[in-house]
Amino acid sequence: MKIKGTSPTMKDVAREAGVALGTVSKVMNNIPVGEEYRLKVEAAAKKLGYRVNSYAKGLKTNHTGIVALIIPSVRHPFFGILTDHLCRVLMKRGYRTLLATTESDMEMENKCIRLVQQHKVEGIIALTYNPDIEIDEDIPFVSIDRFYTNRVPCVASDNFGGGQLAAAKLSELGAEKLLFLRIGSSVIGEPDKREAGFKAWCQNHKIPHHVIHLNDEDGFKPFYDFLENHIIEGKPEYDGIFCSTDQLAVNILRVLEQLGLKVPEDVQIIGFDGLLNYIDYKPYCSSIVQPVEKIAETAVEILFNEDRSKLPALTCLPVSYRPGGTTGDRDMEKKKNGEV
Amino acid sequence: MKIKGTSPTMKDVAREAGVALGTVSKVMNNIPVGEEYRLKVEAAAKKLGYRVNSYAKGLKTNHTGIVALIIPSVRHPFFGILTDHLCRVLMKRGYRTLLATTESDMEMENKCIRLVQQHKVEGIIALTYNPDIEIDEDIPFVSIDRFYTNRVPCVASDNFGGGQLAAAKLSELGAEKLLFLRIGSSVIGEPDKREAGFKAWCQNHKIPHHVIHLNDEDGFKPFYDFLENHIIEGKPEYDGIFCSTDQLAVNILRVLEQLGLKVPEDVQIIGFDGLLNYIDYKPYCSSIVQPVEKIAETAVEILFNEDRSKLPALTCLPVSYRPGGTTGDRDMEKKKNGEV
DNA sequence: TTGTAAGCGTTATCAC
DNA sequence: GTGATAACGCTTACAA
Repeated sequence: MKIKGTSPTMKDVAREAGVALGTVSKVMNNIPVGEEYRLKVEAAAKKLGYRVNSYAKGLKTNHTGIVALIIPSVRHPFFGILTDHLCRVLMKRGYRTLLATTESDMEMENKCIRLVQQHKVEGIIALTYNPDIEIDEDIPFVSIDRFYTNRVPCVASDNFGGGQLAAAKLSELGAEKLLFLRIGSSVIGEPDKREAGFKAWCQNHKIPHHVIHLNDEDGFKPFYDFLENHIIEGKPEYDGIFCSTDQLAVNILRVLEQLGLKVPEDVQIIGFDGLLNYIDYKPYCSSIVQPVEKIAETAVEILFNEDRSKLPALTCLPVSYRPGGTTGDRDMEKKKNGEV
Repeated sequence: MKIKGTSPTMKDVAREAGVALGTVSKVMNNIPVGEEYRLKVEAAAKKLGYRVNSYAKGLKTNHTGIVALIIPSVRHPFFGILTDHLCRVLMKRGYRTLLATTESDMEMENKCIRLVQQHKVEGIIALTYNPDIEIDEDIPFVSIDRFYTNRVPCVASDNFGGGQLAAAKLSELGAEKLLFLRIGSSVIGEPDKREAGFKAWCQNHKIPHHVIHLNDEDGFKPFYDFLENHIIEGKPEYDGIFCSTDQLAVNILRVLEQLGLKVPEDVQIIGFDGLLNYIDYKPYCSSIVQPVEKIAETAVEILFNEDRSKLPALTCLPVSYRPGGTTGDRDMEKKKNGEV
């Protein structure tokens, strides 16, 4: 498939306007030029439907106006929202977004990076889980949620702080023994620190706590068994649960139901992400909210930072707590959501 | 911000390999060349970390390998999933996706179209609600969900058929008086036909029915009032509701709760879209399912169709019905979802 | 088969 | 201020 080569060029415009090629170029780039010339050129350009060929321009200037975004998918709401913000922020700065979805496949991730580099993008923002990613040193690169090396700036939520905050909140709301839960294959990125923050807070405050790593095969069984074995007089021994994601939290909610336990009366739960249900824009559960928009803005800002020699290796953005019905602070929640 | 001009060119590779420039070009494009030359060139290219500059290439060939996607956002799950599929299908065909989000702002839509055309994309796939969109005749264009003219091929779900299917299902499941509900500003795209299909089926089958158009200001009040005035002996007169989207359906569910009505015992509800909750991959409600993946595949196929003179102006893809707990067919639903 | 050279549409450097 | 002209990196006849 070829684009019909009929689009007018600067030469055409110059001929039409009866001026020199260079003059047209100047008009197009807002470089001062005699008023009468400018008008002639503008008229000719409009008449011919002229548009600058950004490939020719890019060839000359090495300025393409495109930034690549490499991300597992845009299906998952977190990625979708992040992509949305990034695309908007980039557009505002005069950049277009070249989107590449990888499904977290490492081979795909490297392939995409290679491809977009061919397209002479002016920067790459990537959310990958690839430990040995092939980065070209002389193209600006910002990683999200994944710290590689000091040479590649990384932007992430304050996952450690979020873990601490979750533990603190659960404790503040009356939970006495805390549980941390995560599921899935070993997380190698920043999100790992959620657990670390949680543990640290519990240890510092001498709060009894326990950690369970679920895996995809066994599912929630280990959790179910653990909780069942720790029920005293119909009440669960562990009455505050911090889940590494909202998704896990909501699934845990179902398990607790099966165990005949009430949330938040018997057990309080806090998740992580803070996404809202797209139907009614209500939280899925009480959660540590990631500042998605701020992440997007910061990533772009760092990408375009003038002085790339002195960039922060890791930028952690503050998270916040939002009640969402799975903790004891229901009034606060209703007030915040402005419910009837 | 400029890309460091250090990347090696074909000239560098040619010098390194001790061959002529043209030979390098041939190797890069898999044009037969003496084996020893090929090896020399490949070695030199690898050594220098050479990558073809697709801007120079594009300037020559007018083949950029980029397709633009213009879409309101990727935040909404329907758009996110659609974008995901499109990006994947395009990648499989060797194309990259230039993403532009418009928030359905008409000015933005036209601006984006202008911008991506500058980038010499080889095709545009757009989901817009802009009645007077500025399309360049000589760049392939496919519209999703919005029919413009016979010159612009449009891909959409069979919205009319979906409307019929919803009415038929509700009737089949025992509903005797049907209601159609939609909300928001006048829909100008294909989705309009959901209502038309619904009405047509009801008329053909002599089923009593009613239509309510809600608007954003009054919210669900008119619906609430209508239903309240049509309750006979504690049971709603209208016992089958077709909502133009799942989102509306779920919100209506809440309203019915307030009215003390049971779903699906007192009222059955069918929505439209068929999205799954990202948390547990379960349907939000019984729904007419849009074939999102098929839409993506078809759009790309049409975009790259060899003979663009004989393209279908409108391609309607078949929808299907899926129970989701808001209709009387619960057994079927459980079986389908493979629940415990 | 390999090498050479013209030119794709722009920008930028100069004389004018 | 304006207008030739030489790159930019690559493809592609065409000549060797």
